[in-house]
This record gives sequence, structure tokens and C-alpha cells, in this order.
Amino acid sequence: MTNMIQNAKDQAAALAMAAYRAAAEDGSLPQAEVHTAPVEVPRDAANGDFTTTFALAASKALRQPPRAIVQALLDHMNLEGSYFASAEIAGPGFLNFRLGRKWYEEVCAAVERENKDYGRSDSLKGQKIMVEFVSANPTGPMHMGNARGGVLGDTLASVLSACGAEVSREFYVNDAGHQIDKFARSIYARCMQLTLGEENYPFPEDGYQGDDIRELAKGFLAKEENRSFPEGKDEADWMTAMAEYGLSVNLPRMKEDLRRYKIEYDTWFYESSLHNSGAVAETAELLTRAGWTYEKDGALWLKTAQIMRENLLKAGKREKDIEKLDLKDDVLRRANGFYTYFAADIAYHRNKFETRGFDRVINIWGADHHGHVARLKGALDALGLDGSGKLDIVLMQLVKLLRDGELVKMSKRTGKAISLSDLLDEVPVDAARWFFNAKPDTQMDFDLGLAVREDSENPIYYVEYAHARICSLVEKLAGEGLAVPAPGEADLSLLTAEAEEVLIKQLAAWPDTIRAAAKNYDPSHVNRYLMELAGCFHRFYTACHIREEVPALAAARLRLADDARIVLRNGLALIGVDAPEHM
RNA sequence: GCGCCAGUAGCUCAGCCGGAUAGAGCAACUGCCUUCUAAGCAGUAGGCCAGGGGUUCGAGUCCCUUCUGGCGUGCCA
Repeated sequence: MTNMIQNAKDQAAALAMAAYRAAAEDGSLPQAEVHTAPVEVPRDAANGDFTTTFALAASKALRQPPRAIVQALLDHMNLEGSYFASAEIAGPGFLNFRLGRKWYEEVCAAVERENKDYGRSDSLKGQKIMVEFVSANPTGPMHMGNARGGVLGDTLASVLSACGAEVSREFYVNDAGHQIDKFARSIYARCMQLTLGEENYPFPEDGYQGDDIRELAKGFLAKEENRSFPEGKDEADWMTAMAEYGLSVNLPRMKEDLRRYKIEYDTWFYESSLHNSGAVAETAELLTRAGWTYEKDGALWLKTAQIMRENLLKAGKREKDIEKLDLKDDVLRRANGFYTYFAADIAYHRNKFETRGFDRVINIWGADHHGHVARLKGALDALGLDGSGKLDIVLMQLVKLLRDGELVKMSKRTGKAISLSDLLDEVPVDAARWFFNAKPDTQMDFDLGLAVREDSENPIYYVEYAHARICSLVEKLAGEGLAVPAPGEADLSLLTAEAEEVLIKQLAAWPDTIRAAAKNYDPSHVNRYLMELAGCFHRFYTACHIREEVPALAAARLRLADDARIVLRNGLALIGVDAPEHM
């Protein structure tokens, strides 16, 4: 729960403000309405460990040149007992603070004390959050988009959980509607072909072409109770049975593939349950009663255009610009009586908020669905559920699959798009998880060749190697009689080398990394942090040897190395990658 | 046409609420293993932050605009 970066920032701000008040008191600076001193971490450590731009910002209000303000602050500042060893004036009016031993020691102490929990916070405590991700169509295998969404959703859920939120991972199973119909017709056609001969029954033009459908047909016909096919039932009943069978085969397969990918869901939510319980019809009825629908051409329409216009006006958009958007209404119930996917989706989200009481819902969607974001939020707004405020959609751009720089369209073996299980056959899970944990809103290339390479071109080894190196170091030195000191037992004030200080500062940055990842819905912050941490450790390892040092310093360095190991392990665990002890 | 996302080193990308001389990794080049794992380290080179305007003490970051790429704009899901 300790965040030493934040502690230092707070203290620097408090010191600056106290100095200002003291200066204003004795007339060195004019009284003015200045409330805060913004504190930042300078990019270049030559400019101090922390800096405040107080004087630059307050220059106008105080009618003094920034440097004069800083000088007055310095004259009234007392650093005794603080984290800082010194403070100085710099540049156009920065006030730079330099950390003292106390701070560095407290960072290590926090890592040692909190160990597995180091980095966690309670900034989202009390929040019940759902992350819905993948939700792949159960009619066929999962693709690269699902691979990316899987890692993003799973890791984001972990990150939110590390911030103290009560997080639930959910997979929405689209086991109803049009595509299940198509699925059933496809299996049915294959069954007919198997019974009558390929050329004696036409395959639907829009049917699912893959071999997996043929397999399902075979499997279905092989079952005892289906021996009489196509006699014994009418076509519709056969299709229902086939769809059920197809799902009973595909869903466990998806679960298995996801488990292999180290993803476990709390809930598999079935779209069909919304239709069966009447929740979809009820939701449409609610919208109708509130006056948000109308009937046209036999269909029931939602006044999406009006809802979205009102939302945009509220957001400050100009009428003229809204006109250009050419907003359209959407169908909830088709003329044939069936509800659309959109209607089911509204009902589903009503269930998330109203029935299950989530404070916040995050959906990971492919960028090709972005047209649906505003209208789903709008529909929830119309139901009084504040979709605009409580529903967040993370759109991820699509994945381009490469092999050693060449675009890969199909699997050579199956001739179809490469599926998640194909990917995991070819690439180690941890490599896939590492690579797919990238910023959602940029298109990404995934290079199959690179991901399996065991050399320096592959960044994951850089991080894993740092961890293995520490484990090996600890083991070796223990064998020579030098064990890692228990928490608090090493004299950390001896760690004054630059590489040591840089490493400790990086350890201190871990809690903020998690917080930023949660705030931006971008868990790839963790990858970058780990790369940097590994780099800090490797440099420390090279610059600061242990074995030949005097015992006290050797012990302190070994303690620090083990602190680095703790944070590396925590970070890798957060993104679901193993921390190897040997490589 | 309209909308969403992106454009920073040869490649992949960082860059927090607008702060000091724009950073990493890879690739290229030069060094470093009889010494705790060289899957490592040190160093060199590489930039009109897509272009143009504006806002201010200060802009890669905010606003306007042009250009380029991806995606979307269904009684599909």
C-alpha cells in the first residue's frame, strides 16, 4: 500500500507551501491566492529527483520573477527530518529537490514488508467492476483478435483488482440469434451431405465453410439417438438439436483454449438466457413505455438518433456539427418478430447494472464495433442507467499477423485463419501474453517468428533473464554462506552508488505504474515498467558486485537484489507471465 | 461524404496535469567473459515529433486546418 513516489511528491509540495506561507508571513513574498505546488519527476535526474514549478506558475499572481520566488522559498525552507537532502534553484525558476538516504531506505523497507502485495493499492476499493472480454462467437474457433482481447481483458482485470476493486471476468456467449441459426443450418447441410452424398444437397451460400462444421456433423450423426436422421423429427427440431450439440462441443473447447492461455472466467453468461427469461422483451417494453420507440414497416425502432443528439448537445457539441453526423435509429425487433442483437445487448447491460449491481462495466471490443458504442450507451441512458458514465468500452485495433516480417493470412496446415489454439501450438503462452499486452488503440503486428526467438530481439527474455539471474545469484551466494538478510536487517544506507539509487527509484515507481495502467485502461504500462526495471537491475548487477565486497555492503546489495526480484515477480505475475528461476 | 483510432530514429514503440538539451528496445557499428548467468554491460551513430496556422513565460503534448494509413457507417452479430 506504500507509494514512496507519492509520499515524496506530497512532502515536496508541503515543504514548498510551508516555505511560501513563511515567506508571505514575514513579507518576503506578497500574500496571494496560491494553493498548490505541482510536483513532477524531472526527465533528467541531473535536474533533481523531484521538482516543483510553483514559482513559474505563481509568478503572475505574486508579481515577482520566478527565480526570485524560488530564492525566497529556499530562504524559508527547512528540510530537516524530510526525505530530501537538498533543494536548489534551477533554470527559469524550477525548485529542485534531491532525495536523501531516508527515502531510499524506506522504499526497500516497503518492498520487503509488503512483498507479494507491494504495488497494490486501495484506490478502487469498494468498486464492483466487471470486465467483459473475448466473448467470441461460439460457432467456430477463436482468432487473433480474440487473442489480443483475451490478454487485454484478463490483464486489465488483474490491474483493477490490484487497485482494490472487486473485479469479475465475464464471457458473453452469443448462443442465440442469427449466427446460431446459420450455425445450425450449416451443420444440418453437412449432415444431409453425409447421408445423401455431397452433390445431392446444397450447402447454404452464407454457411460456415470450415472443416470444423463437417466434424460436428459427423459427431452428431455418430450419436446413438441421431441414428434415424433425417427421419423422426422435422427439420427445425433437428437444427435445434444440432445447434445444441455444436455448442456443447465448441464451448468446452473454447474454455480449454482460454485456460491454456491462462484465462479463467468468473462467469459465462448466455445470451439465450435473456431471451428465455423474457428480459429482452421486457427491456424493449420498458423503452417503449418511456416513449423511446416507434413502429415502422412492421419493426420496432429505438429512437437512437434523438437520444444521441441529446447526449451530444449535453456534451457541448454544436447543432450544426451534429447534423453532419446523419444519426440513424436502430431496430430492436425485426418485422419477423425476432429481437436484434442490439436489443439483447441492451437487456444484457441492463442485467449487468440493474440486476447484478456493477458500479462500472468495461467491455473490450474490436475496433470494428466502434459504431455501436454510442448507441448502446445511449440506450442505457434512456433506461436511466447512466451508460455514458458507467459503461466504458475499450476499443482495440486489429492484429496483423506476420512471420519473420511476411504477412500471414492463413495457417499452412489448415488453410484457414490462424486460431488461438494454432497460435499456442506455435508460440509459448508467455510470449503471446507478453506481446498482446500492448496499447489497445494502435494497430499491432504480431510476428510469430519473433515471438519464438530465444535471443535479444525478443524483449520478454530480457525481463525473464533478470529474474533468473537474481535467483541464481541468491542461490549461489547462499551456498557460499552469504544469505539474503531478513527484512530490515541490512544496512541500506550503504547503497549510495548511482546504479543502486536508480534501481531503488525504479522499485518505488511500481505502485504508480499499476495505478496508471488502471486509470488509462492500458496494462501495457506494466510491460514497459518491467523492461526498465530489468534494465536497472542488469546495470546494477554489472556495476555493483557482491561477492568481493566487505560483508555489510555485500549484505545490503544482496538485499536490494532480492527486493528487485520481488518486484519483477509481482509484475510478471500481474500480466500472467511466469518468472523463471533458471534459464 | 461523415465518424472513430493512429502518424515521434531504419523497425517496434515511450513521453504523466503543457515544463529544462525529445527517450528506450531492436537493427547497424566499436569495445568488455580465467571474476556472482555475455539471454548481459559500456559506447558510437541515427530526429523538420506527417505539413501549416494558432493559444502562452513555455507545445511532441491543447485548439483549428490539410495530408497519409486502418476501421466503421445493415430489419448482421
